[in-house]
Amino acid sequence: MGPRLAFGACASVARRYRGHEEASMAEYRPEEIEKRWQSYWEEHRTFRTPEDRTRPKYYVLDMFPYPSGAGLHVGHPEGYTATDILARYKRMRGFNVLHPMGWDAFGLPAERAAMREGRHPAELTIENIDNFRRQIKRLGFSYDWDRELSTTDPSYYRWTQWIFLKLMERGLAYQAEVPVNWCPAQGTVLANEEVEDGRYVETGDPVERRLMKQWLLRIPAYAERLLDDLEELDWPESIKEMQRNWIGRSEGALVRFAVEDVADATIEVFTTRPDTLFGATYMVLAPEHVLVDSITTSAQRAAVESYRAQARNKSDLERTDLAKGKTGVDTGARALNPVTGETIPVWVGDYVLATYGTGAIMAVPGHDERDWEFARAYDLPVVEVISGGDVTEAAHTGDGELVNSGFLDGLRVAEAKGRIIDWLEERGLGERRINYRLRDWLFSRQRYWGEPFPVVTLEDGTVRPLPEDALPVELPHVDAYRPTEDGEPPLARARDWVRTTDPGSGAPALRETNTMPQWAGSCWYYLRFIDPHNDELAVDPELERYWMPVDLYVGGAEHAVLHLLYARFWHKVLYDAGVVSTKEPFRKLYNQGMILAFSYRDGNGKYHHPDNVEERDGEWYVKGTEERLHTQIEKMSKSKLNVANPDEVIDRFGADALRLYEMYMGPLDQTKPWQTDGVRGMHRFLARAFRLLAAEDGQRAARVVDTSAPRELEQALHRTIRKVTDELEGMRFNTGIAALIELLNELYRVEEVPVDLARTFVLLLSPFAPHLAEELWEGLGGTETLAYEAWPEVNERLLEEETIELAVQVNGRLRGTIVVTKDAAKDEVLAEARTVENVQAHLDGRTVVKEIYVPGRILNLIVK
RNA sequence: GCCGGAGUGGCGGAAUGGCAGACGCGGCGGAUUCAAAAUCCGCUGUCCGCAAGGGCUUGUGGGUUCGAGUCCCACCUCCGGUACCA
Repeated sequence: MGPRLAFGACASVARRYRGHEEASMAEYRPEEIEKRWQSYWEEHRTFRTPEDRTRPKYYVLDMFPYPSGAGLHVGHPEGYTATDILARYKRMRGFNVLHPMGWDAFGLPAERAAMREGRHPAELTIENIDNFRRQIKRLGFSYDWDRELSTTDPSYYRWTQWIFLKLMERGLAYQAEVPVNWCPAQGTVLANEEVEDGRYVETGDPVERRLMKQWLLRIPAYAERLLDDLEELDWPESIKEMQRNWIGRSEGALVRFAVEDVADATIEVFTTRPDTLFGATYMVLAPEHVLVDSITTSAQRAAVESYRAQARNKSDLERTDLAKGKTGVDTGARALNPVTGETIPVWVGDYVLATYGTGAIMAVPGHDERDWEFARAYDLPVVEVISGGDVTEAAHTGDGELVNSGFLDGLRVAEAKGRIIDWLEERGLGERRINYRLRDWLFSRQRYWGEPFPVVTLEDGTVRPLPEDALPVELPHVDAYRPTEDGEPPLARARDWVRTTDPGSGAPALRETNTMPQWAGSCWYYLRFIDPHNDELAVDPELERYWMPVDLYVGGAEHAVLHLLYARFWHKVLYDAGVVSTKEPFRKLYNQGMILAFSYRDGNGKYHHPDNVEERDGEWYVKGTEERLHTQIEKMSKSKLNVANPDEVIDRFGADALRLYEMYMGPLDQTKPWQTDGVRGMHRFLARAFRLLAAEDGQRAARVVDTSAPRELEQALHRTIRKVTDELEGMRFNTGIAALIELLNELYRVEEVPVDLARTFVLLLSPFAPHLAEELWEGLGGTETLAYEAWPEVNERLLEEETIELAVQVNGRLRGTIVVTKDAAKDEVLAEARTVENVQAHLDGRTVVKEIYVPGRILNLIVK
């Protein structure tokens, strides 16, 4: 909030210049300007990444998009604009900037479209990429298009396969029979996200669990490092926290319970509360637990079997969703509590997850809410072992003194934990254990449109990795993208491709018909951008050492866990393998907020297009009718008729206006609603800048003259340089733009715009609205692109000498303002303040008991 | 339930503990125009007042401070994530 300066603004000046403008009124035509400069940049290869490595580097990366058939929506350019602004700013600051774009193009939508249309997914993918590229280029982003890559390109996925071999070499990839979501109606396997309530979300077809041989990656082997290394990252705390929760480290103990009358049967449980072992009055196994069969008594077998069958047919979601009541069946088996020596019943219950811990628990109903609920339902005994609650009323999960616990009695929970673990370890009944929620990563998909696995299986079942020189294993052509009739993945249709020989021994072998998940390609693309055309290596080590890590990575928060965790995992494996030099790939992460939009719905729930509604007295109506509408802010979607399309916005207002609006809407990381009128405002600002500085003939406006700026104007300029620079560094683009608008408003108030000042303004504007800036720069005498011009420097001395309006308060209430220098002495300020009539009035007849003066901030006089 | 984040004009939003509402949108008035659009100038939180000026105002209630949108405590609402994790 600087002082408002008046540079002799008056109507007569405005009138005089209006006359002049009419004579050579320059009209802002973004479509011409933008086309022209986009061609210029392309022809001159303006944004090619520099080869030299003597300057500091800045690697700024967008999460590359999946090129969907729907094309770009206005959410995409939000993050892309932010990174582009920074890329342009950093170039002007003398950095070598790496700013690439590519395509995460494997994936299900293209495959499904291929099935529907009977075309090859590659063909559809190329079309979609072409469309995305066209749309992205229209926004004038300064990507180095020589480095464009697609995960679907064999020259790219060759190295994805190569990294898989590294994972195998290091024992991190293995095959196992695991349950998958099989949809018989679709004849395909579905991802977990596609299944809800046991049905395929798109068609409602039932989904069942099926055991299939899958590839898995041992990501938990890196759990500790993935957790610890989060500390050093400049990431949003919320994302770090989500990753911590996902990894789910918990400390506790593994405890072994012998089963009565069943030789060799030992039930292992993981517990974070070994201190409550004396209160373990029963046990529960997950329905899938391997011991269920062998320990169930014949009397209970039928009941247990039917319970297990029921559980099997429920999806994970259904099982966990039914939080209302817990169910289970007694197996009839009895286990021995290792510390009390008492026999306790062993139940089966689906509130115990097969996939967490050991798939079995010791139940301590007195001190665990879930166990308490189960015990209550089946009338199982509850024993209090921690005092401080009433276990007949509810589980007491807090701290307290141990009771009914033999040698632990009198201890607090923390001490008791240590003591009991020591006791268990001495007797070989258990041990200290750190458990992770993070599970092995299911890494295969029964799909066509993904990376083939670089392995073959010999007749005896041994799986052999292919040698490096056999890469890439390219996707074969198949006659259809459906699974085979007997449920094999689509690749099984390529019989001749599947039947091959082991390159090592020449023995007959079969290729893998699963493909990798979509996450694979995005796990390392940031490395390939560094050296995208290298045929010998995934990435040249010298280049890698120069460019890594990524200095800034911008994308949506929806990738908070999976993509970002998987990529970190691969990166650490590559680090161990000596392929990369940094422990972490992304130094700074930033999540752009979601862009929502207003939608309009009538009483029947039918949506109306924003072009077809109008506001009257604060209420919304269908245009020209009395039909009242309900408006709300929602995610953009076709069905809600509230999608903003970047192509249309650019057609109407230009790319620079769209870029500006995307940034001006609010803080980058916030969720915010789209309002097309806001784009109009930005267009207006750009047109004003154009009219002020440019003439119709492509030269500068007559009002721009070779003169030096008056002091106050010079100060206003440097204030703006300071502000815009600070806001860019802090990624506060909205307020940076506001500062530019303010400066332009000041310039409209003066008769003459000094040409040097105009040039500086254009440089400040250029990262935000590069097309217009280039056009103006040329008109102001520039002979080539301004992309590598030096960023304006602040003249600090000029700012220090600025005078400001200082607020004068009496008893904390504003009574006037005085104009003083920033660091004016107290005496001077006090004297000046007393001359203000309104201040005087409030001091009159009272005594000043305290004078609070904060230079440059405030003067507060306390009176009695 | 738990973990994040946010509540400020008609709307989007701005404010290192120091003039709340920058900037933009919208609205109102004026200039220009045959007219409209566009453009330019001005006004625009709210209440009282002819005015000068004053009161009130950042989800609610308390507190700290000369001074609180900002810090502390309690609560309410909304958004995002996550959930039988033993």
